[in-house]
Amino acid sequence: MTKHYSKAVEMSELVGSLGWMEEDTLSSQDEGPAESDRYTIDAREDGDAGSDELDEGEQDENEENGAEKLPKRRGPKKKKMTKARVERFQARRIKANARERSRMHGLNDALDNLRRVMPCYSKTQKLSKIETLRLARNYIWALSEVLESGESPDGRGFMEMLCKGLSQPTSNLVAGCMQLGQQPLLLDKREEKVAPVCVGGAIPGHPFSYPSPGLPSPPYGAMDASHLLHLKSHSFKGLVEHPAYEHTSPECGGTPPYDGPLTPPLSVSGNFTLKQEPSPHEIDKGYGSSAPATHTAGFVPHYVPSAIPGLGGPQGQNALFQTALSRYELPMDMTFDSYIQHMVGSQIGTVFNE
DNA sequence: TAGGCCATCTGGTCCT
DNA sequence: AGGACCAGATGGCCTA
Repeated sequence: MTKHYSKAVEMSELVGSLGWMEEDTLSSQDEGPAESDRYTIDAREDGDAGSDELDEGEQDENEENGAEKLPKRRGPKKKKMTKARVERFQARRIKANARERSRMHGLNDALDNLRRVMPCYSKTQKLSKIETLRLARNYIWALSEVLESGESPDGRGFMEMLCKGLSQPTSNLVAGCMQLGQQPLLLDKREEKVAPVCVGGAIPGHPFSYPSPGLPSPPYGAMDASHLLHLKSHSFKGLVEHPAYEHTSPECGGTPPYDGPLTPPLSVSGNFTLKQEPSPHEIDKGYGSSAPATHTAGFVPHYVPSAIPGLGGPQGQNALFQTALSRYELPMDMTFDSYIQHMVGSQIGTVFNE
């Protein structure tokens, strides 16, 4: 149960106990909908068709205060809110609130599922609702373009399509995923035979791609083509059903079946952070080290370094980072931030900083 | 502290 | 009548 939820229930009960539908308590409420709104329900419930001359709040006040200076209202007298009617209304309202809550939870779950199949997904760096929808739109658009052209996408162009209309932080996040998410499974030598759709992974010929098979992924940030696998049975068949996309290929770095959290946390500023332990809240929701319950067939989540045998934990991540520095002949004392800046910062910045 | 994002409550409308 | 859906209002949390 969320904090919000419990608080809401508490508030709901509080409002109920206040009995704000009672006429003599209406003017004392200083929160919630405008009083006129509250009376709208009242009037409808009472079938009070002749109550439009005055604001009903005023009417009640007038009646109660015996305001004889104002003309008496015409039309049928408003029905008294009996205790039974108040309770009926409250019960109905509480039920409706619960339904609405669960409806919104369902909507959020669906949105979460959508986040999981986006090109970049992070539990700790969740895209906002609007950004998720925008990215989804762009993603569909970009994939459609790939399908129509039948050519392997240009990395930068693809990224630009993905980031169209996104906020700067989200663009940075996507760019980070695209550039740092090199997966060994995409580096199989066989990729030379068929141009793969390297969405988020190595883009052949792309200047920022990680070129050599067997090179471990950069320590943090993962984005693979697994999110394309669910298209296998559809029009993407020819492109995606390439052996290079076998996600458990041992010769591709021995990436094991998914057994951990999804894409590691990425900071919106492009400075990648260390993987963190799942929060108690996340554990509660099944976000721990095991595969989430919402795992659906056909969708293979992103791998993280910790999922690679022998390379789990901060030490393994550090080892990967050291390997990357060595591979690119960079100073071994280079900080991770500098590394990111070196690899993507300046180039990506020129693309997205307008 | 302002602004963004979010969850919730609420009343209105439409549909079954 | 009751449920689903929607949009406005509100307040909390977080971050720049």
